[in-house]
Amino acid sequence: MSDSDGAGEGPGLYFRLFNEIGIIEQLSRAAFEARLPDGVLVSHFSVLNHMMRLGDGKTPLSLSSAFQVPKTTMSHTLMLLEKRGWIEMRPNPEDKRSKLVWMTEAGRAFWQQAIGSLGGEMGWLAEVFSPEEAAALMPGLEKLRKLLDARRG
Amino acid sequence: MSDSDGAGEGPGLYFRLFNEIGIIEQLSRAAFEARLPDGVLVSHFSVLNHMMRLGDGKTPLSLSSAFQVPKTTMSHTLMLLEKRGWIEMRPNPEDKRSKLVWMTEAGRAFWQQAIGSLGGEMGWLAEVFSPEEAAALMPGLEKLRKLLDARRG
DNA sequence: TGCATATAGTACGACATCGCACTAAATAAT
DNA sequence: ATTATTTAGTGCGATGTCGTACTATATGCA
Repeated sequence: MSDSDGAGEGPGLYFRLFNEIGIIEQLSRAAFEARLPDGVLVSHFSVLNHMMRLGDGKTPLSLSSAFQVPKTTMSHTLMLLEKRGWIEMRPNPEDKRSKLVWMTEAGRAFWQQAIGSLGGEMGWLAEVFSPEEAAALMPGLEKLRKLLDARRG
Repeated sequence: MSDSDGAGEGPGLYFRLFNEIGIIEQLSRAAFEARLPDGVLVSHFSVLNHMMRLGDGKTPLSLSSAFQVPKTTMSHTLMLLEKRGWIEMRPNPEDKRSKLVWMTEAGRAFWQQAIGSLGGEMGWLAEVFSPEEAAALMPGLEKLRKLLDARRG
């Protein structure tokens, strides 16, 4: 939870930075989820999107690492995705402890439809916040993310 | 939940932007909460911080609006803060439906101690991510936040 | 080979967040 | 003035996230 008031410098600068980031995360998540079918959260879609972009057949643990959430959280998300028939969990032939996550045809179809739906939101945003403005933020955010990630260990 | 992989442009640019923001929120929240006493969440501290900076004696609803969370969420947070003795809820003399939230001496003391503790985290960050870099991100993030906020209605 | 340790995944419980429904009080409409 | 509507706050249930503990398998080491 983050407030949206300003003011302050010095150490307060970093507070405000994380405040802004926190509130943007909150608002963007709500906006995205309003575009997704009922009961489908950004966390669900993000996993599908990850697999569509980088390929499926990964282990749950590698996914939890990619999203930097506890493995129990990823396990829960995958269970929901499997219930909806969007993914399949198959045994990992190389490690009997492990499983591999594969997208189903239904999952791919849902992803495509969701991308279209979310594209509407993106279109609106692009008109008031240009791709150049968005791109300008990326290097700083990536650096910040990598620093926090590295410290986490 | 957001992944941390890169690549892509066009509409994908905005996906990546919100991905980065989502993961930074996740990591920074975890880092902050590691610095707070057990069971104290950033959402709790943020409310105290808000009142210290902008004054107390506000209504729960105005706080929920400032943080843009549902009023039930703010109600829950305030209940916890009151249980810890950091705030007091008094009746609003101007509106018998309403209450006003005041910080206690214990609340102010806790805030001061927490600020010191969080300052340590900030100090580390400032050495690898300069105030100039942080400041450079602010205008874009503020604009993005305001746009999302305005659209929300 | 045999044992200690590390790793993948799950079960379970704690809790924060949120939506919906409800009560009480204020405000608007007639 | 009376009634309808809006607003402030709470109660309650659903669910996502996360920490701890556990099982099964894999790996390191003697």
